[in-house]
Amino acid sequence: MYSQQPFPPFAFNAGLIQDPANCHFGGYTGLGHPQPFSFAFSTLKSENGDSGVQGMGDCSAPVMPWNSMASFDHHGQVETNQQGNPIRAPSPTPTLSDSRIKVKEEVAHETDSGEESPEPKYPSPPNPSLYYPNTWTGSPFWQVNPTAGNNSNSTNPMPSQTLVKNGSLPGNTTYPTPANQSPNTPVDCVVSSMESSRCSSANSSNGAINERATTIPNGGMVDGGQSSDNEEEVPSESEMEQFAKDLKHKRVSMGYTQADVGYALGVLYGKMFSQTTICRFESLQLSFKNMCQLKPFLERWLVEAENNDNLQELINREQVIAQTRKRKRRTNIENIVKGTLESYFMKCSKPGAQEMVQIAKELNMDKDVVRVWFCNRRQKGKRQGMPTVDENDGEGYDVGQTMASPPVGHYSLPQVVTSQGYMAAPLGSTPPLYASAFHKNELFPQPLPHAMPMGGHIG
DNA sequence: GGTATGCAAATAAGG
DNA sequence: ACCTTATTTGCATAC
Repeated sequence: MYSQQPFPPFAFNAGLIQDPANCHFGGYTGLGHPQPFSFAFSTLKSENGDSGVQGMGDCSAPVMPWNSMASFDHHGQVETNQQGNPIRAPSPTPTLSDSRIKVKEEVAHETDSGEESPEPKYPSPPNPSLYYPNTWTGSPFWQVNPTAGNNSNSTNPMPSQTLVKNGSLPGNTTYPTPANQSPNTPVDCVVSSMESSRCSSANSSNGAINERATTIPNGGMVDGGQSSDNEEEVPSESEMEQFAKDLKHKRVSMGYTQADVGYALGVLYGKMFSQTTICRFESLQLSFKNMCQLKPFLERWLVEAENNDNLQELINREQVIAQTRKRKRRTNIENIVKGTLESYFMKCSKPGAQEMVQIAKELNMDKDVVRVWFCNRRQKGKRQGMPTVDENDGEGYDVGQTMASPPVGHYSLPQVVTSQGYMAAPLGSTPPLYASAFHKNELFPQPLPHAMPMGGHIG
């Protein structure tokens, strides 16, 4: 249901069942620092990154997408190249046939239905030459209970202890193919929960069989494949995994950073991505569908980068930022403002349009930002199973009254610390429905201005 | 300084 | 126009 909602506790092979109540292996500990993941698989620390750590940590999980190996390489399982840069280690290839099927459907819909979205989410890279040999024939690496949504418990293999041992592989940068690996290599989806969105589109799919091949725009061959066709199948997970490895390897070899790649995509295709996104692509931490969407651009980038020594010169970052960013810049809402919003939320989780406008005005925010904030806040509340005050909707909601609380923009000690660690300004006598530890920087709220695009760039 | 991760803002899609 | 739900994406920051 909620893809970012915590999954049910995991039952690891070893019989360990993660008790949500003990979710403090990582993630936020209240001290503001993600703590190392440490239990039986101590070295997994971050290999699991989103998956294990986060999921275990705060039960807000991560992103363990379609690929159970996602992010395993980050710390323990790192191969390095000549420059000492980490190269992703080989991993067994989990295969999720149904995720592919679903992706096929979805991508097909997006591509051949010609959804005349005036502004396609992913513009096709120029000169697409398609190549996705679809040779997937494997069986799922881990069992996904088709009826239980994501992440079945008992069938999820344990994280591989063998994989995390040395943190390195024999010294070159060739990657064993999945075929070279033991099918039993138990690595896996220590996925966790809340952020499973990055996993969900793949894992949650089930059943619907649709083997129809679909076309994905592609930037051309990477790695000497034989492309002749303009039609291309959705890549298999192993292909995707391999591509991610190749991408990372080649990128590092050529001396580009993840950020460089993200910017370059903006230059080449008018669609810029953050370092984070590139990082997640490389570590397979995006949903399979998302990976499929980004892959063509990255393939194209690879071709460009390999053929153009001066690629970087083409990139004027500021220009790129100014010209290619379509997604609204993420707004940075000051903690104190979040606290105030939180206070409003406590009184009424679903303010009406007028109230929304009023709040926006009071907080000097864009109305849409306020609206989205409430949407996301409600969503978060549901994910966390927190009670809301819907019953108060519209009633007893008085912006004027709430504004009687310390005016935003004044320095003041926190009155209420919410689950987010935001300081919720006191609103009348309504107590918060929940409160928890605050985060590190919240004791001394910053003055407003309250909300502005992060990074200070113009969106 | 580059990369990985937590959290949540923004967006998509379907009511 | 706005909701819910699912998903994508990126800022801030830890590593």
